[in-house]
Amino acid sequence: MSLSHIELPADMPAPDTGGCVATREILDRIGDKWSLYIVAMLAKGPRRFNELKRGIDGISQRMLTLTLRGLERDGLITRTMYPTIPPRVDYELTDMGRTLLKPVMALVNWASENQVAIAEAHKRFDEKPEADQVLIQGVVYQRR
Amino acid sequence: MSLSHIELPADMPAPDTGGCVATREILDRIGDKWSLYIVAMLAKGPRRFNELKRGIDGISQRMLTLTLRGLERDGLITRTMYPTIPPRVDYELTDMGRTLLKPVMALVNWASENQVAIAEAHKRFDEKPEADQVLIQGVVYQRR
DNA sequence: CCGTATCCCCGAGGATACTG
DNA sequence: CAGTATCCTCGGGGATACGG
Repeated sequence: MSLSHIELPADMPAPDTGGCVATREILDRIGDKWSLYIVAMLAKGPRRFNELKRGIDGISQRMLTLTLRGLERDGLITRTMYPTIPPRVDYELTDMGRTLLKPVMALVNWASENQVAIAEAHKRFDEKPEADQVLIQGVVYQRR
Repeated sequence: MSLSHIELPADMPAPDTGGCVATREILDRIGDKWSLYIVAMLAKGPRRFNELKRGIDGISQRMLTLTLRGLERDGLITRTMYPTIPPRVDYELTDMGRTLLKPVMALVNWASENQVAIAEAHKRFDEKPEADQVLIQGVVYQRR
């Protein structure tokens, strides 16, 4: 199974090569708990370590470090040390990191546009399991 | 911190409302281990349970069921039972499920286009920790 | 054929303490 | 200030067995 085999509306360009593994990797990155919050903050410009820590509610020092390393390893952000006292480290999106914002924003916008519909779907699914049945040729079949 | 506060290239529409929680939810969905593979298969049309199981390498019966329930709960797919013997169940993308394909494909395409650059970034990061230094006013500082 | 039910393992990630 | 190091918890997800 390959994600690059997705085909649909015809107006949708198929990925040229086997972007399957690559897609898995980038989804593991932006799908993780913190990366997107960091990217979102850095979208406004360079930020220092503790700036990010204060700006991202609930993140631990450990996870901030680890996530920043991951993003740096992927080439999405740069890390710049200023050997002052006290030390100062700036993180900044790379050009590639900035290009990622566009597809990410498409997803954010989709989520925003569909959140009501999704919430309603949840309600239907959770509140009415008795509605979980099919009517075939006049006969009701309940889902087990 | 809110994902909906991402601002950038100016040509990028900001999400109208607080799509932050919604984004978290949809990322948890498509970022999970199997949802995207299922969606990719269903993009080609309705599929039966064991069709999906055979088509998605490595998925367990348990995870296929759980992931399908999650997608159904989100209103992204429908489940249709045919009470024949043996039983038959079809899964199919909803209209909303199909609209999700567009932003997802944008991400897949981004991953495809940038996979080489990312692999190179990994190489640089992994092979040359000694390159992990800054040059400031002619002086080299090694990252500790 | 299409699932549930159980058991179990492993790793993501939190809490806390320490360091240059 | 900007990190490591260590310990520990919790739940995602695999393997297996059973059921309508």
